[in-house]
Amino acid sequence: MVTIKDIAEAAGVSLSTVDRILHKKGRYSDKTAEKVNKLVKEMGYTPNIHARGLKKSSKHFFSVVLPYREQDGGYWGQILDGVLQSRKELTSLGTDLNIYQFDRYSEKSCKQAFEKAFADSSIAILTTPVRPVEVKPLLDSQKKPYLFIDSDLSNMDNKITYIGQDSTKSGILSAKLMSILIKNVENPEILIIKPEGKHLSSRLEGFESKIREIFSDVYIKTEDSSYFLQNNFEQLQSVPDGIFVANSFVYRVAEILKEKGALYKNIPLIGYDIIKEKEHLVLDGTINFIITQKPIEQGYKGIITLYDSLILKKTIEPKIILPMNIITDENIDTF
Amino acid sequence: MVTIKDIAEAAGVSLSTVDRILHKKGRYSDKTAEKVNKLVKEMGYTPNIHARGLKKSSKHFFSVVLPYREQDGGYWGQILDGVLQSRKELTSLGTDLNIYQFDRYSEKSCKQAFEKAFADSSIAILTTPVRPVEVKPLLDSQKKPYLFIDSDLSNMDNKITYIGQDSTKSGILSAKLMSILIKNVENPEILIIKPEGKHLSSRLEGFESKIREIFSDVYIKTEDSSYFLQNNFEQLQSVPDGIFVANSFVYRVAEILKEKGALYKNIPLIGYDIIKEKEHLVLDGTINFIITQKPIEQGYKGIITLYDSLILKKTIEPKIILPMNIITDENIDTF
DNA sequence: TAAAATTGCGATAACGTCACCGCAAAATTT
DNA sequence: AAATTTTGCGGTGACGTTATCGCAATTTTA
Repeated sequence: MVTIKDIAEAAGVSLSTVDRILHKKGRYSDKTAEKVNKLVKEMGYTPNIHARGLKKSSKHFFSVVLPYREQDGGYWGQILDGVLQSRKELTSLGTDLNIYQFDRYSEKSCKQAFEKAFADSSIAILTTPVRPVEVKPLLDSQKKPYLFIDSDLSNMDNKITYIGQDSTKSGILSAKLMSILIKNVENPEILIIKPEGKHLSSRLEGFESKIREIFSDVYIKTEDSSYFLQNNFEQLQSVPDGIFVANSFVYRVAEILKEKGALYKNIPLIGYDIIKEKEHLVLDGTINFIITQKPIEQGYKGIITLYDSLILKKTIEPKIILPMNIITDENIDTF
Repeated sequence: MVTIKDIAEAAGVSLSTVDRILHKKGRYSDKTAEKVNKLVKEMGYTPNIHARGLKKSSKHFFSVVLPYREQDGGYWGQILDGVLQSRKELTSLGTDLNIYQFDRYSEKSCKQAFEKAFADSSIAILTTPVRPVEVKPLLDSQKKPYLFIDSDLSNMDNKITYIGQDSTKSGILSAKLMSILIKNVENPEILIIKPEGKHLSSRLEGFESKIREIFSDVYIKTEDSSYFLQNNFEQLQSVPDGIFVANSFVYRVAEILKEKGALYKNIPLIGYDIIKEKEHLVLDGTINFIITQKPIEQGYKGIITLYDSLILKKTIEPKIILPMNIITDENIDTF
């Protein structure tokens, strides 16, 4: 390990001089700066993160505003697990989190959570625009920087970055997989099941446009998920050739299909997100493909990125796109 | 942050006493120990990793023994990149790496690399049994612990763990995907292209057994990859319904198929590993699916696991199975 | 009962970084 | 030429942990 002291000795100056030059702070001559910088390169000096970490113990806070753990089939719980994992690493770096959760189906609950995050001592917010209609004006009306995970909104001022999937592409990927599953069907009939809210609309758009591109003769029917919860597919005139569900509601759909017997159970079915307790619906082939974006990784990376951006002052890409994982019966256990 | 100092003040003893009790080292009375331990729990003391890291500067070395970067289509280069990434984090923790590379097609080169790793001051080795026949006795004949990545050998004494895929399962996954691609074909004819060496045999076994399970009427033909390099598919009596290549040789196969025109180009083709420069063969659909195990992650995780095991004395799982990623035209750019 | 050994503890000095203070020498202004 | 400002540096101390040393008080042995 080359230290500042080594550099100082080699350059024939004191520790503090080297330090000032390294941080471009305080007073020093261009001549010594040049000499020191050269030695820094030659000797391969890298700052010792421990010594640095030891110095800083100024307390910084980030706020985390997310839906309740169990909503969307535990999806937010997984994101939170990633967040908590990063918290462990950050506490010893003098940074901690304030976590606020809300009911994603309640405007009031959502607003309250954000108000708390705005008011507290945090310097930035990690959140997700599951309720875009309220979240956008709320965030616009204040000045704390924030980072979106899971889904994105464009044209927002203080947004640090977005971490998650490219939603349109993930819809396209689903369409591609669907096309393989129903390859030889003529005039295929595809049922798209739409989740509540608008934040997943680009998944639907991506899916629909790609599937129309591949099958010019496709017939697409779109239904709200709430509709299916009420009447268990009873109203369907015909058995579709494939079903696409834009979120984890796919597991509920799978259960319903299974109940209705083999004719329905074997319909190609594609959806989103892994839910551990319902893995059997993938393993038994009711769900053919699941697309996932590793929620744990999203939560983890989100907080680390906030730290990199605000504390370490690193430059952050305006979008951080995570891999789209294709899950099927034979690889679900490795995720 | 609760520090040792805080505990010491609360307990009315000195820093050193608390330290001795925490480390169960040196002399102290049971009475003070009890008091201190209680306070440690109550006040939630956790050691500051930076202060700790700063103290220790004992140098440890790990050796890394891997094939040359460019072999197997740059696959080992990617693993090495992961290794180098982890090195950055470890140098400031007082640990460094000795890296030895060898020609995976030369027994002599391989042996020499291992001998160097055995002789140096390292405390453990990260390697891969690409040449199992030589590697097994070599490792058995010495006492340094080692960690396998990429592929595994069983019944080895000083093995810390294996990090990589479950090869059999990855073969099964490929078979599953193949079965979707050729769903409606009667008496399908599948061509399996075998890479050199035996270390991928379980991939082949997994594939073959699963494909036979799904298609009882399948006809499977197995050929060595070297054979194809020589005669570009000329000897094939018929056009197969699907081709499975157990490693990155799939890209070469794709190129040959493309040259031979549409009839061959459209044969369902499944293989392994992402090679950036040849991504277009996936994007244009010549290769339908690629299975990958994120080589960068393997290299990174391998070194970190060595550190966890040997320096931090954590207990390590006997096998660390990484996710099997399914890559196709629509998601290759996100990896 | 004095000498020796043991026990319980405190003081101190690193590890590398970095912020603060302050001293000279040089440059600029009176 | 004296007074003032600016410039270039060096010294020092703190962050929390931990290893080493050494000093008293207590206990054991002579």
